[in-house]
Amino acid sequence: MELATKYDPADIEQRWYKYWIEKNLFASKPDNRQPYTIVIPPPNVTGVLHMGHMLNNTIQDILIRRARMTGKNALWVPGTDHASIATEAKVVNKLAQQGIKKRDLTREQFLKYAWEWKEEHGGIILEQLKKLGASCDWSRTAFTMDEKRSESVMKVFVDLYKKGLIYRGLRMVNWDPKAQTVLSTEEVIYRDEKSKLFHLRYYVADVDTNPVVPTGEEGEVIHKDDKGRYYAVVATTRPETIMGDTAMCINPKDPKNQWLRGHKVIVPLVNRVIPVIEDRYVDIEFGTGCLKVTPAHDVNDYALGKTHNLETIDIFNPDGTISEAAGMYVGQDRMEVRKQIAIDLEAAGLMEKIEDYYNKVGYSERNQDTAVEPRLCKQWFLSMKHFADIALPPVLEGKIKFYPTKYVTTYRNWLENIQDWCISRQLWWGHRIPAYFLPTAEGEEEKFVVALTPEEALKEAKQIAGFENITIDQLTRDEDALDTWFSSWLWPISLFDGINNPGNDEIKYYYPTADLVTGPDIIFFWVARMIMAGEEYMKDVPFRNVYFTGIVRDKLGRKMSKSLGNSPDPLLLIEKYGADGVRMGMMLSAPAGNDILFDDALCEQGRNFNNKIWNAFRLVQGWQTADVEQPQASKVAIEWFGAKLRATAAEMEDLFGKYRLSEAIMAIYKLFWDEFSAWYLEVVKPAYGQPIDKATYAATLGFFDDLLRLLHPFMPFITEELWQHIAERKEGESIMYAQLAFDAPTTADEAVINGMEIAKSIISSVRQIRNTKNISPKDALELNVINADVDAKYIEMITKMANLTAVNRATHKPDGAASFMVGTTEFAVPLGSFIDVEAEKQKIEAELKHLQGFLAGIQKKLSNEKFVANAPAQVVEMERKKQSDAESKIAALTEALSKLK
RNA sequence: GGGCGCUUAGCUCAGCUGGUUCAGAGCAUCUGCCUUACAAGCAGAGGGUCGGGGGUUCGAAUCCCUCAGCGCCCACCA
Repeated sequence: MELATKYDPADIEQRWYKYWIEKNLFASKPDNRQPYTIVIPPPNVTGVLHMGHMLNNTIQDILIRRARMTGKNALWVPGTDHASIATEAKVVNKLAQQGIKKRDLTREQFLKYAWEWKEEHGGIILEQLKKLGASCDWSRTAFTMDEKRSESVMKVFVDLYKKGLIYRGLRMVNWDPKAQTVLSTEEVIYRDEKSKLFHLRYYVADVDTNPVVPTGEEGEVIHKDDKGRYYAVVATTRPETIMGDTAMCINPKDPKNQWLRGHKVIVPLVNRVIPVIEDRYVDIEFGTGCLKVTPAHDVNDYALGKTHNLETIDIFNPDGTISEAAGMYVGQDRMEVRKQIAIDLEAAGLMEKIEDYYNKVGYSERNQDTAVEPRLCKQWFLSMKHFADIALPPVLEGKIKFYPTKYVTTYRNWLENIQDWCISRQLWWGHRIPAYFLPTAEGEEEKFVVALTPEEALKEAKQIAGFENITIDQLTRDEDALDTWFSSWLWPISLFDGINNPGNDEIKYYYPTADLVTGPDIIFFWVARMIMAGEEYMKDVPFRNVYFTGIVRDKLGRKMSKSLGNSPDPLLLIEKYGADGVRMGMMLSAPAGNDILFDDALCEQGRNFNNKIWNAFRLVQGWQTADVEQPQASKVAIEWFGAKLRATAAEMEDLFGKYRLSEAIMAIYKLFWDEFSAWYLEVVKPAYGQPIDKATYAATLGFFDDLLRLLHPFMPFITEELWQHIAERKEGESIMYAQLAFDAPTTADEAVINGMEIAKSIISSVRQIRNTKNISPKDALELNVINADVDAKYIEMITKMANLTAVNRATHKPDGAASFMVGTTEFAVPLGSFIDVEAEKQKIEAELKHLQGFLAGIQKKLSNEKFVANAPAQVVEMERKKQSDAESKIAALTEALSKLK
């Protein structure tokens, strides 16, 4: 078979993926093997593969493939997430382009469009994962809104409501005016923003009936304008909210503002008269110590309003425009009004001053261009105290391990300060809340029932006094949908139908899953909540290990983003470097939890490695065997490489156990490239046109097989291709199921490896002499060993690899020879006319100087009585050995130097 | 304002409970090679007073203190 000199992945990848699918090799069913399960963090159903997915899914595939090759029943369950906010926004946008407004549609009409959109764009991302080589059991592909998952969500909602953990309440919530829905506190991200701090004049209203009396206390600050009118100064970043002001608040202990106590002030422009209230909440040090209170639009103000019984004026419409209640600027956008009102205040002489100011502004995690608005509304909440209590112990006690461990602290802090979870969203795309409102009169308190079906709801409703004769069409189902995470948190259970069908064979077998691979950004959204759901519904953890990946950044350390355009298209990368190359590139620099600075050069390194493997195979498959004697060099190489292989396999196993995958791939990379290709193959390689002995050939194929299996989890395609070539394989066979079983390294292995290291040093030293003297590798040299012997078994190999005529023992270094030392043994290479005495002298002198310094250091240490007395005997012994070694080296070099002189 | 983490070769990082893997790896760089597996390669080489300062110790990249810089998470300061 003729093979190209360069590995071309495209055809091979496509072919093997098809083979794996056709032979149903990714599928898993419960059996008597140990299960190893990973559930995919479901990507957005209409999402497109980005570099974060590439990293995340490469890791999962590596873990799954490795598990499969170690005798476990490995299952990786794929699926997608309905992503209510994001998907609904996409559908709304698309409809808008067609001139259709969401509010002109019924819920049913809108959902029809949404499902069409999902069918059209959904699951593309899963197809992209296949290009990466993802070995998911595709027959199990799930969707958070498919039948089983939806049913699970409904059951859990009803169950938690019945348990009293879900409640409905009027709260200050985070409102996204663009998506027009509430968000949970976790979905709001705060950004530092440069803004303005406006200082507004609130004139005292009641001077006529209630004169201003200065207290004369130290620190008192009284403002009076040029007409002698008194006023207070209030600092705010949001002047547009003054229309909702219903009080001004001072700290009762604030000497600056004592004179304002008991007064009333006038809201600028609005001209509403509001009381001055006192509360220790106000920070005396901040600004003027006067706080405007807008109970409808600020969390703290809301609390103040409650304690001080203030009126609440909601001045915003759901879309962020000013409402009728404001009485001014009605219908204008809040951000526009902020600018306009500043101008108007200034014009009216009500602006004291404007300062530059930095503050935090909250944005929706899904929509980062519209600021969220605190808003008072009635929503559904899940009480979190109970869940925090059950979710904390498994992590603190180590039943679930986090990699890296630092996230345990993050996790604990969050759970210990947790707030109730707002689970309702004003969206249609999602799981509709199974709550049914009973008909009530205007102003009357709302009444509702929670039930799986309208029929059950009706039954429950009839139990309520006064509703005995209610009919099903009098029930109104809640319009809201549930937070997407309210379905995701069930994922490890619902995928195996553990909610609808508790105790079924699959859930019993696959749950708890083994590893979860995800980003730390969703530790609260998802990881913590899955642990809660797991403990609540399975009484067991959902996974044993959580591997937190880092963020994929560009090589300058910037986050990858559409606007920067610094995110490569993963599919183009795969086209360019091959999936194996890209996988390798991702893994080369991805220690768990560290951000990875992605650079195409890493994929290039991956591709080069593929090419190296490919060419090593080309070499081996070109060999002809014959009944010739096995060279001693080959015997030595085989013994050595076997030892090296066992050592590396053990090292990799250890690294996998610690989830240090980038180090594991580096171990196999070096084994293949440096040890196998550069040393082993070069040693056993027969001379051009010569055949190879059968024993060596068989051993070499065996090693190749071993290497391919170790490599397979990282680079599935090329390894499958070559594995199929190095031996006869049956139809349906795959490296995917070839087992990774290596003997443990032995002490004998260690000795073999050390022996080889010495031989390698000798060879490298000769090569270095060639290099510095400009002697061609084709010119054979002689090697003298001064008053010592090289282990006979290595001589043939050294002779071959260093291109020597002979290795001889000599009593002294001959004239005109270059010398080097390996350990305490001196070697000389007679060079005849090549020798440069002066250069050789300088080299030896430099080494002598270095050794003498080294020796002096040791001697100092050994003459230190405290060291000898306190250090462990072993350490002192070591130092003594270093001393004697250094002394003998110095003696040898001194003699060599004198010879040159 | 709290909490966590980081700072080691040009770059990205490894160095666990102080002493033989203690100054490492990969990439990049430099030199010489188109040697019939591979120039996406081969053979060699150079490069860091382990962020600064102080301390503990016979001994510190490693433990303690401190300063500086960077990053992340949490928090209702207008």
